Amino acid sequence: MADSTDFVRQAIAEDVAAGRFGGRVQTRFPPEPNGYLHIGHVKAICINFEIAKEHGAVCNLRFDDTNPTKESVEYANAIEHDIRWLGYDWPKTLYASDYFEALHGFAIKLIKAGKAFVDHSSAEEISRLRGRERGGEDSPYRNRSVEENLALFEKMCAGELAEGECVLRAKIDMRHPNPNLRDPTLYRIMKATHHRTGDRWKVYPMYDWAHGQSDSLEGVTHSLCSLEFEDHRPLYNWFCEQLEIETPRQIEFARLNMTHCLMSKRHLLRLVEGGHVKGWDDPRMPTVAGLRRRGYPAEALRDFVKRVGVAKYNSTVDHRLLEFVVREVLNRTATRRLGVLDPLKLVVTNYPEGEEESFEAQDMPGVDGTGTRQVPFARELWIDRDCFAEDPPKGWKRLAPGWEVRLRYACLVTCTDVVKDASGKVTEVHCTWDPESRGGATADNRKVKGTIHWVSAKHALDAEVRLYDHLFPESPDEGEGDVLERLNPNSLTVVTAKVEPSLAAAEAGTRLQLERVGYFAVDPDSAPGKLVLNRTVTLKDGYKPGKPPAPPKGQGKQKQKPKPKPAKPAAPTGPAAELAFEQFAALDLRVARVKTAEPVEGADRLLKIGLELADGEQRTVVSGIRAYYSPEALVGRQVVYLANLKPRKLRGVLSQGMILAANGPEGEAILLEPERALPDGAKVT
RNA sequence: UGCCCGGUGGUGUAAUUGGUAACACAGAAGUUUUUGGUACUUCCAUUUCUGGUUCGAGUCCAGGCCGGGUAACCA
Repeated sequence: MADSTDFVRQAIAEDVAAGRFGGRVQTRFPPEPNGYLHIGHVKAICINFEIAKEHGAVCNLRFDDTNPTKESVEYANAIEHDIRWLGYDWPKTLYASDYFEALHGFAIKLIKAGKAFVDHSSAEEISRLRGRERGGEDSPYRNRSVEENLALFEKMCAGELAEGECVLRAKIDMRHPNPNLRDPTLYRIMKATHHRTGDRWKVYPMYDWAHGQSDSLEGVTHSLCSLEFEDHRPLYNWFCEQLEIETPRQIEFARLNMTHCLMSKRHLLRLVEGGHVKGWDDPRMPTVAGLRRRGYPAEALRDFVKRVGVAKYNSTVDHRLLEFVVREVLNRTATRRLGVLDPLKLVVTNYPEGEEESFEAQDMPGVDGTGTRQVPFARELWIDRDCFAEDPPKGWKRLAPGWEVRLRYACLVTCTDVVKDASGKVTEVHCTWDPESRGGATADNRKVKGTIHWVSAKHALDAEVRLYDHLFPESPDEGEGDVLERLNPNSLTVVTAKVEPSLAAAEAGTRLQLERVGYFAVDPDSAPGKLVLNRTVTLKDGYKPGKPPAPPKGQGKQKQKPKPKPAKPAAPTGPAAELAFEQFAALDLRVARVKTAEPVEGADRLLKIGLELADGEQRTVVSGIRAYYSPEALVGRQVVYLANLKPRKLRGVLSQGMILAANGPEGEAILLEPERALPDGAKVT
């Protein structure tokens, strides 16, 4: 998997190999500072920064700040912070507004070349004249003289004309099949204060007019963007060509979609403004700020993007892939602690009242050289309510009346009694402990039903724990009406948990695992004496309550198998498969003798087989029959060998042709053998 | 509707550019385990359809079907 790359990387590698752009590579991430970054942006960020890194090249952050009415420094600062948090850095923050002067010069150049004009048509009129499916019509102002256009444009720039009075347009082709080339607008009059250039400009460039030239001016070689800009590429190229500046190569890829997620700025804004979440950094939000607060490590986000890949197909990634990468990072980085979310009192009846001791617990069990801590133990403990069952189902591996379980890191306890309230709800579980089992193991090494987590009632800390669920169903866009009607009303549950005292001084941002429960991050709302945890993600749960523990195997719906495969040739699905009889003549089939056979490293289905055809030369063939034939059973045997195949590499081994085999009734491969006794090297017909 | 772009398992990406459909996630089964976690093993695909070219097609050609983008004085 390491040796295949996506189409963007391939295209760039080809350009480098061809010496295009002088063999240079430079990318950029060009957000508009009008909102917060979300997981979809993370994809674009990683692609641009990682590709640059792979080529030892620069990737700049450049703000596409061409519309002062929508943009602000607050957004810009948040964006910079998020990208740095993701682990990327860049030499200098750039702005499209840095190029306003240059763009102005470019416009004059275009006007002088007769390729731009000032249009006094209204927005509606321009839209109408642009036409729909068929081509449009020329604007009545299209044939103004260069001098008049120049004068008018200077008036626009000087603020002498009113907003909306006119625009500067390129003069391309109103009948062009691509509507983007039907005299696109370059500048509109906007008397707004820009967050960087102040009141210097009364006109602001449109995206198309600013983007390509900005790329070109700062030396970008590959302008990577999302699919919806595909139709803009001809315009991007046209501008650079007309202005006689280097034309960077724009390559488009699909943006990220994820199940249970709404990614558009508009919807995210509605969630915030409608009070459906607590803010842009609400841990349920797919924003970088939200994911960070939730406890998702930056490393996991980067890995996620790597695993998602880059393509042009409009896909939707399963949210569970994100959870997987988060768990993977957290599993090896988050220290373990004990805590219960739904406390149920457990009394160790044979433990002396008022006494206490402590047990050593590992911070990273299974990892040598990591720390330990002491966890206090006493007569009264808290366990999680779902670790006890009065009437345990089959396969239950936790506590139940009469059962013995291990308290993690502590000892073995046996349930002797249950206390209930008037409604029948269990309020206390009584156990006895085995003092010989201190540390969790006994001399007789007896097996117990399972291991559960606990915390000493007297020593436990209260913690506010926020449990999160998806904001939306799997496919929020499917269904009638407003998507907000599909908001999950239970996306946030707050509980008061009991956690071990070592968490008292945990700092905001700390990530930990509550053993057997999940991964958590200390929320910035925490204060001394007030611990607030966000559940980042649950542990993968192998326990399926609904499932019978020992499913009657064999039949059932899972294997709608016994569909007999047609006995078509297996291993070489190519040439020998279903050939007309006479076509056999074209195949160079030979009898060959196996001289050597050995497994191919790193491929558990492949064998590397050395063949001899009596011509003194040895041929090597790689065949996927390892599951059915041992190397020993093959050596010395005659096989049918297809000699006139183009050699190809399999797992790093050059395979010269293939050995013929057929599918057996179970789908296994059966090697074909010459029917009659033939000498090695003989042609099979 | 015009133009543009796509279509490989439940999901996402591969396939040395025409030569065993691979990797990961999810799901299922099992082994190990002081976390029902981790680790490990196994299973899970008529490559959208129909024709064509070819010894050989996921890959090339033609047509169909389906999906997405776009038609701003937004980016």
